[in-house]
Amino acid sequence: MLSHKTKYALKALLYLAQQPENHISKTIEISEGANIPKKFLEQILLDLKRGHFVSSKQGKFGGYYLLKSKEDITLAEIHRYFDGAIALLPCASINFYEPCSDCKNEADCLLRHGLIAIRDETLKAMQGITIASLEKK
Amino acid sequence: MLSHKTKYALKALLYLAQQPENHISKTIEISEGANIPKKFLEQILLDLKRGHFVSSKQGKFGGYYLLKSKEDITLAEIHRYFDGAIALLPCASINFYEPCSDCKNEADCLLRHGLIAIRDETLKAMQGITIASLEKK
DNA sequence: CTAAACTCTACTATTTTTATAGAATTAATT
DNA sequence: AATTAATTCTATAAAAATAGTAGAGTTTAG
Repeated sequence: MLSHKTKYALKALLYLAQQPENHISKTIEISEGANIPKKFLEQILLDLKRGHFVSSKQGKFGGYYLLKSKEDITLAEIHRYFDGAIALLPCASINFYEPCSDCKNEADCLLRHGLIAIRDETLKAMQGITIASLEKK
Repeated sequence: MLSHKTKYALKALLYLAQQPENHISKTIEISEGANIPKKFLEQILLDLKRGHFVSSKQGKFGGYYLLKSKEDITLAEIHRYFDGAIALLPCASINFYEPCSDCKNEADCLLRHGLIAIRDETLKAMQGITIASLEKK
């Protein structure tokens, strides 16, 4: 499951994607437009900025806008950025690999291969979902 | 990601599946064989029993054994039983549906359709993984 | 200089997860 | 009937993650 944070991040990105070209959105507008708690959203937007998904203008009349194009922001990326691994166990993860502490011998682990297969399918599906593709439904 | 509980459940089921026909396994054997904390495993085996995945014999020389055949226990089922929804949000879930509290109008939610597509693919993949299929890798 | 916005650090409350403890019950054997 | 070895049940607790909130600081336009 997605955390609220990831859900809110996706909703915020969608909101920004739907604004006119060169438009700058204030946090309060995104908060009200997408129904996200304002103070929580502030943190999330800063995170999105650190991840180079959005950029901001400070000071009066400042706000946020998409940095990456909406065609290039995938669900897979956002999930990894906020919630981490897409695989069901760290030992089956590409970007967040860690061996299981209870695994006697990873090469003999019967679970791992199945989970890698799931990961491959899920990842492919999640890479196919972009902010732009979500808009078109 | 899977919780430790779900991972341990899968490992315990795999352990049971690998025993000879009509064999009964004590908790301590499963615990040591699959490297799962014994007291935690007790709870998990009771859960698996309540879910009719395994059955048990009480008293001396008692223990656990598979109730469902290993071909009929899927990753999807075990995930749902222990960790709940396979979908990334409750609003996209079949078995654990709940509306999002922050969703103004579910029909207009741009996220939901994408997440349903992911769910369909993930579910199909997870239904294809059984305890028996895991054994054969 | 002031207003309005983002930025940053810290904190807190709640929930979930990951177990552990110990008593009760059941069943086979002696 | 007593003993032993196993499951079963209830309660508890420590740790981690989640979901926020508070408030001061910084930046910029006018």
